[in-house]
Amino acid sequence: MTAADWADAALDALRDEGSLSAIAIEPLAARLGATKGSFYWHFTNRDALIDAALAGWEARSTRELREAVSVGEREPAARGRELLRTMTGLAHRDPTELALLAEAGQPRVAAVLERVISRRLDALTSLLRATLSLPEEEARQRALRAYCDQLGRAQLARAIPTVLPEAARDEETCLDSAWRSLLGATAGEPQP
Amino acid sequence: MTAADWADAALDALRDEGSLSAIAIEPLAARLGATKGSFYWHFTNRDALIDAALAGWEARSTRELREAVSVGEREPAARGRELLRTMTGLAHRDPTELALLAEAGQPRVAAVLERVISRRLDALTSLLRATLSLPEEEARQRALRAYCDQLGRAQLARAIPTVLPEAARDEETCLDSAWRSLLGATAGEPQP
DNA sequence: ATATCACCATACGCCGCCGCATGGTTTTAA
DNA sequence: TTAAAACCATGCGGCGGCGTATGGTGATAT
Repeated sequence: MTAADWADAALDALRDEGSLSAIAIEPLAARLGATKGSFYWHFTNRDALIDAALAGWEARSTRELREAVSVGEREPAARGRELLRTMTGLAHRDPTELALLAEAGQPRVAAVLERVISRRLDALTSLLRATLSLPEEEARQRALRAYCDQLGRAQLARAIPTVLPEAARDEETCLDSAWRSLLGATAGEPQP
Repeated sequence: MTAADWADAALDALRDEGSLSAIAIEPLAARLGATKGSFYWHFTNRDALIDAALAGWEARSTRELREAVSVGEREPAARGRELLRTMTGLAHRDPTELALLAEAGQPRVAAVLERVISRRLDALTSLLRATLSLPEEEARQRALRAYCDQLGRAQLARAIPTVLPEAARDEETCLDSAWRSLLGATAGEPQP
């Protein structure tokens, strides 16, 4: 039983329950088959556990972004889609991110999200500049729009799936649409 | 001291604290200068209060949407912008909506949001059909995209304002941009 | 004038969680 | 082999919140 185990369990609870209040020592101890005595050996208090969990999540997100960027893919469009998938697909696949966003009132959470999201937007912006030779500002605007769109979609898809038509719930469809709109298309038919 | 007072206070707490757990009888009683005795006279339990607060919010949102739609404005663009402002500006101005979205794990919350958001998307879709003579599907897609974009923006603006450039934090700028993108523009310069 | 009703105050028991204190057990090291 | 260190179990006190019981007002009706 190590500190990392506790942090992982905390992240699991956050993902499953969708709220920071799910990170509570006694329930976690039960889930882990451990006791509070163990916990308070590895951490000074509950806040320290939350910090550790947040740090773990930030490290994972950062690594995944780095991997997506450094993929040795020739086709720029493929790289773009891969980056977009990593940035936004996380929200679609992994509730943790939405849970954190919901808890962003907490300054610690906000700080982590701020770093992670900034890095993502920077990456997408620079890829757009390189791929489409867009000027900085235009690239940033498009990146931001695409990201916000995907963020809102993920939120709706998770919270109130019924307001989304069938197609809009599929991640690949969303990615297609997002990437096309990044390229400057307006929203039309699928283009092979 | 009436039941509506309690429900309003509950909504205030939800807005200020940003979480359903802020709707707690004892703190509310303190805030109102009342006591739990009063509360349990008007409501059977805490859940009933939450239901009342949600119903109040839904009624308000529905009314505001109806007013925005029935505005006797000749210019269709103005009506569109007004509708958009009502739909999304709420998220910008009033944290309540984002708090609810964050709490949509709760089925009651999800049900309310589902109704409110469906109505908004329907309204925007039909306005787009009427104004731009778009086919149903295309109109729905555009409406959904604009709404998700604004939703994500509102979320970011509230949770992590620093990732947004200055301009993207201004509601009017966002509305301009959203409306233009609804019309089919790609994201370019302001057009008078 | 008194009985009833709407309405509010106070006090209590309960539960879930935090944090600490204390004592036990296993591992490491000399 | 024994002392220290790392690690874990258990129990307690406290806090904040829920729900209830019970008693107290003032108004209204008869």
